[in-house]
Amino acid sequence: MPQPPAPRRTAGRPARISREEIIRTASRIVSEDGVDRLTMRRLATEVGSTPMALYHHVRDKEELLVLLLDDYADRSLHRPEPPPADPRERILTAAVAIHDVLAACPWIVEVLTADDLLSASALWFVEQIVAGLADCGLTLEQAVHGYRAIWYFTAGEILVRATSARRRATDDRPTYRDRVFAGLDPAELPHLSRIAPRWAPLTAQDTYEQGLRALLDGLLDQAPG
Amino acid sequence: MPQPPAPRRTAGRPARISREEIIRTASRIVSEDGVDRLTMRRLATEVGSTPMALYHHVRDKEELLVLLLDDYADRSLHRPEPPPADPRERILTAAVAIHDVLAACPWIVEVLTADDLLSASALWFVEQIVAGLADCGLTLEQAVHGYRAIWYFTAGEILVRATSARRRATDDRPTYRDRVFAGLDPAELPHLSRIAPRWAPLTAQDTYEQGLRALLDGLLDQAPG
DNA sequence: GCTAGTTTTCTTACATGTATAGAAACTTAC
DNA sequence: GTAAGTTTCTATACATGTAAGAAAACTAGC
Repeated sequence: MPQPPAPRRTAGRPARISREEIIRTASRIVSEDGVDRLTMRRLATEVGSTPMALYHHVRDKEELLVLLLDDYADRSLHRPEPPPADPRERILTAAVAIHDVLAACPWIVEVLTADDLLSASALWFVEQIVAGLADCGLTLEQAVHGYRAIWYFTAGEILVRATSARRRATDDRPTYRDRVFAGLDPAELPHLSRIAPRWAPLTAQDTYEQGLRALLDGLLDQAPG
Repeated sequence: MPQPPAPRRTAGRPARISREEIIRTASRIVSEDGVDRLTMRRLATEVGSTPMALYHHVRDKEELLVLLLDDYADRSLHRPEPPPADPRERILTAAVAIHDVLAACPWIVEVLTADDLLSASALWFVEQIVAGLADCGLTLEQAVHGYRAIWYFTAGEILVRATSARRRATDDRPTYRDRVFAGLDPAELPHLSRIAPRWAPLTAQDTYEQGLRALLDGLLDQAPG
């Protein structure tokens, strides 16, 4: 049983492709042809390798997409100059910035359920939100929970909205939702029945910032002072 | 060109399988062996048919999963008896009920991004929320937007949480998040660095209801009175 | 040089969702 | 009865993610 003697530099076959090259090429494919055209086979040929070789650099396709999103966020998120003086406005600005960048990312649905947002530049915005909540009188624990609430709200808004947009794009039939809302029983569901004709346009409105302000108001009420 | 003469009953080859039978069988497979074992081929053989025959009853596998979720929600959602007298409590009760049932559904991630929740029994809860918000003084439009904010928050919480739980279950390596939080720069991100050691347990806590109350407080502040 | 060990790459194979084309089984009109 | 039309089902085929294992290309120790 030979001892594995701590290799000083690099043992083994030298790598011909790198994670960075994979991400760079995948990013180009996505921006040129859309996320649907990003296949492991095509990516492999475009980096001059074979599909299975990619799997030594990314765990699976989902991890690749998360890395792509981080890369995208790093390039798209720009810090506000100067940051607002009021901590409440700093929080709102940071959350809206994250929201707008993610909502503009067409392949977001495949990825966003995967994990927190953790790119280097995104973390700065997280810091702004946590710090702003703390500056408003919340404890650090409360601030973390508050940030998570904002993140849940943001991710949910983006996902629900992106999915229904995609569904409309790939299907011109009336949606299941439309059919359900057309057949509501006014006796059982009076409010829904009354608003049913306006449900689609109402829920198509962008109310992210309005909801975010409400959530933030409620979170700040938790502060002792 | 023969006129298609309005068929009185049913023309064409009679169906051997029904949408109901498909959903029933799929539901059994999922409850017995998990959602990963639900394949169109297996489902087809278990209903005594072929894979492509299923596609005359459901558009694709995603729609099948949405139908499964609706079926599950219909069987799992129970109305509170009696409903709380206070409208604010009615809203909270309804939202928490939806949340808890969905969060307990293991295959939720595959489906929840698909659409609103529209099963018959779920709609009753939506009605409760919209009605409660209206009773608290919001206009009907504001109430719909308020419901949507609650839905975004709820869906986001469930999705983010379910995904990270699944990731922990299928992978024992330290997560990407752990590695990022271990290497934060205290000068750049002071609050995050300070809370980093406690980030994992803090974000593992169930704070759904707490966040929901904050959001609801903020939404009700929008009421004119 | 040679051997063992390590890391990366390549080959092959399989399970899966589903597109496509056409056959089968019915109803209606004649 | 036959023919046309309609709906459902079947057979075949393909693109995709990726598991399994062998092969390749290196380093370290002799």
